[in-house]
Amino acid sequence: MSEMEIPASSNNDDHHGHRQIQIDQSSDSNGQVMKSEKRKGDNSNNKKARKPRYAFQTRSQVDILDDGYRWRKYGQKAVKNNKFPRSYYRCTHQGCNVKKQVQRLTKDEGIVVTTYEGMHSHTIDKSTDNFEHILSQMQIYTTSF
DNA sequence: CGACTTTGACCCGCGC
DNA sequence: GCGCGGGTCAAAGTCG
Repeated sequence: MSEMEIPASSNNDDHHGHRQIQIDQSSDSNGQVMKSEKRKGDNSNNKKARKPRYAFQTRSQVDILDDGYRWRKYGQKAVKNNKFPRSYYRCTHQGCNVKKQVQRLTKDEGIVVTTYEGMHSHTIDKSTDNFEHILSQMQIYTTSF
């Protein structure tokens, strides 16, 4: 059951995460160098690169749902419709550019919406049993984009 | 020491 | 053409 997250599609569908190393270091025009990577993506030819997005609605008091992968928070912004801020997480793995964002419903603080972006192509180095346990108590809504 | 978190600042796209 | 919002990154700080 742990593989239910993979819709049998190209596991390497990291199109969105496909960061092309564009040496745009000059970038002095702008204060921020934005690193040497520039998100050029947008390959018109690659329209089949649909980034799968799965929305998980979980009923929990803590937004830190450990699904077995390691996540690194890279931002926190507040949404207009929600007085609660949304947290952006990213999978810290070599070659794994999976993104995840957690948002709480203003209406129901007890509801946490976790949206997964991308797919993991590596295995979990954590207790999967725990993950199954969490799945048992969470409602899952898969929305393929 | 390593890994992760937090906050601020920055960039891009789109709307008007 | 300019402004706003959303989204992302960077550095410093914290914790085990």
